Amino acid sequence: MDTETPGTAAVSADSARDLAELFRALADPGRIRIVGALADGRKNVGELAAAADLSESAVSHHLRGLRLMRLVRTEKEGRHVYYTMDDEHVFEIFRCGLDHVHHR
Amino acid sequence: MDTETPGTAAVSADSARDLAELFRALADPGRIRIVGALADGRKNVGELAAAADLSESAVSHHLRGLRLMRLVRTEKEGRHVYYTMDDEHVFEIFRCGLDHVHHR
DNA sequence: TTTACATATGAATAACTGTTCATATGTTTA
DNA sequence: TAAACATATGAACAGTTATTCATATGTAAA
Repeated sequence: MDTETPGTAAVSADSARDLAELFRALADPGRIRIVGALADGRKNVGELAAAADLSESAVSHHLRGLRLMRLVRTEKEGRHVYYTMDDEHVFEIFRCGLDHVHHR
Repeated sequence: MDTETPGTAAVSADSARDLAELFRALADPGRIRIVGALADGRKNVGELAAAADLSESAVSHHLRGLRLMRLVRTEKEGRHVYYTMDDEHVFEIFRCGLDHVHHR
């Protein structure tokens, strides 16, 4: 037995890494506003840039990260790319946090 | 009217900042393990260092941040300092995330 | 009252993150 | 076809973060 479980159930190193990564995905004001905008339905990069008050390049970089984590999904339409939230549970954590920030 | 609300309810810049800060508090594997250990009841710095597999100094630095955000509370006892979670809602968000990481 | 212990903290540093800028690709419009 | 548009991406840079190390403070034990 290793040093990982000192008595009662602790968070394993692996779970801790995964969970931290998940929270990190939401740990930026720009990404919060992007996800908040997507709460309202699918949006393209330009619309998200306007909603988050960021350059389209910055938004595109953020979306790349969210895409790699499979938190969002894309639909190409002509020269636009529409983004949609693709992880209901993360979306729920987001709403949960938003509640917290609003009610106090 | 400013550029902040493009149609439906968006996340304000202020809420986005606060919410990102909240998620950032949990966006580190060490802090995740610290909070996970505190789920089990109050712990002193040495116990938390063992649980999180970090130096006591590193843990102390993390605890300072959590303290400043009023996410944890302290009780001095002799030469030990015991830490307790002090924000039930953040704790709930933590558990919510942990569920997500475990069930899949 | 020394000595060891538990915790806190500042400084230094290495790694990471978010933004901008330049540029590339593919699509529509003129 | 040429020009404008929408998006993506790599490089560079500035700012932030997590850790370690040295050190300080206060408490308990010898």
